[in-house]
Amino acid sequence: MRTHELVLRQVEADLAAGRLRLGDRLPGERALAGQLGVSRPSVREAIRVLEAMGVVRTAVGSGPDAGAVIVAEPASPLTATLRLHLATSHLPMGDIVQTRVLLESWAVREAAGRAEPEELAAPRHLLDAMDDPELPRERFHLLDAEFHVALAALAGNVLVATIMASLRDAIHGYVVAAAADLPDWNATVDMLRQQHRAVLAAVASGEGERAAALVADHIEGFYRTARLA
Amino acid sequence: MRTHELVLRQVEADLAAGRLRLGDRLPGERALAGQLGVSRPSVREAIRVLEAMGVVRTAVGSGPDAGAVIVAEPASPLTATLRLHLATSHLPMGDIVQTRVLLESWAVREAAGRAEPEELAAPRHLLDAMDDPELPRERFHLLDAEFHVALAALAGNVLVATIMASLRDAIHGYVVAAAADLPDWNATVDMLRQQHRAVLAAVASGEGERAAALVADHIEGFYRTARLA
DNA sequence: CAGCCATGTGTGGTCAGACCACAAGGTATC
DNA sequence: GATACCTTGTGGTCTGACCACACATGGCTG
Repeated sequence: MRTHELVLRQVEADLAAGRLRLGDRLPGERALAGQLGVSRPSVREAIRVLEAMGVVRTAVGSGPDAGAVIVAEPASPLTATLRLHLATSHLPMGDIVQTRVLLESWAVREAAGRAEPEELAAPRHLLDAMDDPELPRERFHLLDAEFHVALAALAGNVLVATIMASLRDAIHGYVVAAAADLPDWNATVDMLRQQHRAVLAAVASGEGERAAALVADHIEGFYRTARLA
Repeated sequence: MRTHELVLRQVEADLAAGRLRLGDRLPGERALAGQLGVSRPSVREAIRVLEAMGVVRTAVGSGPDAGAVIVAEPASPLTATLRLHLATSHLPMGDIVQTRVLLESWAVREAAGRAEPEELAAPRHLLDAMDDPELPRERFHLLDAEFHVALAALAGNVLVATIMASLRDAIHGYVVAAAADLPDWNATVDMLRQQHRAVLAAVASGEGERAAALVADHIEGFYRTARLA
């Protein structure tokens, strides 16, 4: 067992036992090293891994926000991991698109049956913001991603929403690059806006199957148009 | 930008550009530090992160297997991340089970339509191995996990199979613990065996919907019996 | 000559100690 | 009373050293 893994194991045990909770601060690197009888570099390596997994956030300086704080950000590590493996070309874009379709279809079908009307306000505001004709493309894509994540969140499953957000983030760069080559951006945007509205309306009226079919068409259609999959 | 992030960015760029490929070795820590003009601890922190993301595997000693080698293991980092966030209780077990049901139902439905008969040999052999009445419980659980992953792999989507494997691994400890408390282990195992066979048979005969329903019942039933969700 | 064993060499793993940049909070000054 | 300064504690980085390990090489031994 390498030394930094020992530190990791200790922190994980503290988390599982409730000795460390969300918002708590880890002891300082020097203190932790002393407590566990290891050197500071080993502690630092462990903290880097925790940081990469979205379990802690580090900040320099003093005060309540400084140091290594326990957070819960499972999305960012998933994104980074997917992006890296996408870079190595061992994760086909087609599989990612297919997974998105599968997760989002399920999410809207589920959401149609359980989402309260007031929960629909968040995605609706995003759509309103996307109606702005002056919106830069980059901003449109970001709002688009947010809308899909908000939609997935309606299903009430943290894991699915997290995976969705990660998938969308990981391919964001590819989407922006591909969209730049589209022959008629304005027409594409109008179509996307209509499809978004249609999906949300189906969810609002409780038509789960219809919402699922619409969102699947929407996603597959875009990637086909952008020649990404 | 912290120093180790600079190293990470450099490696990612090399991966994306094809200068680093699967199986290649990173320069030694000292050499890499020299090339990038940073210190060895910074390089090490970056390598720890890459390792945590399943992009490299490190080994000491000499020879072709030593050093930091590029690998593609997206499953292990996902597993570790899920496990850690499960430990912080910010990822409900119910959501994981629900996600498994959703992914596996889709996978078997897909597999029923496309899997070649010879592809079914792998999961079938796992089921044969699980028929051994002398099998220790721990071993049974491992084979069970392998079977579900093999099933998911039949759908031909690397990402879905990877997520499935990670989910199963992340909760493996909880499953083993819960199964130890079951009132009648032998009856449970018999039921699981029958359900597995039924699912595989439905896939083999191309009955996608039936397979999906069976696998959903199988998973939900087990977690209900084990009082995990 | 064939096999074994000691040694060399390069690798990651670990450590100690030092210094820097930064941010908060107390303190002295105006 | 407000402001500027300084103390203090934090992570960030570097240097240099030593250890454990595993393969490669060579010589030694049978």
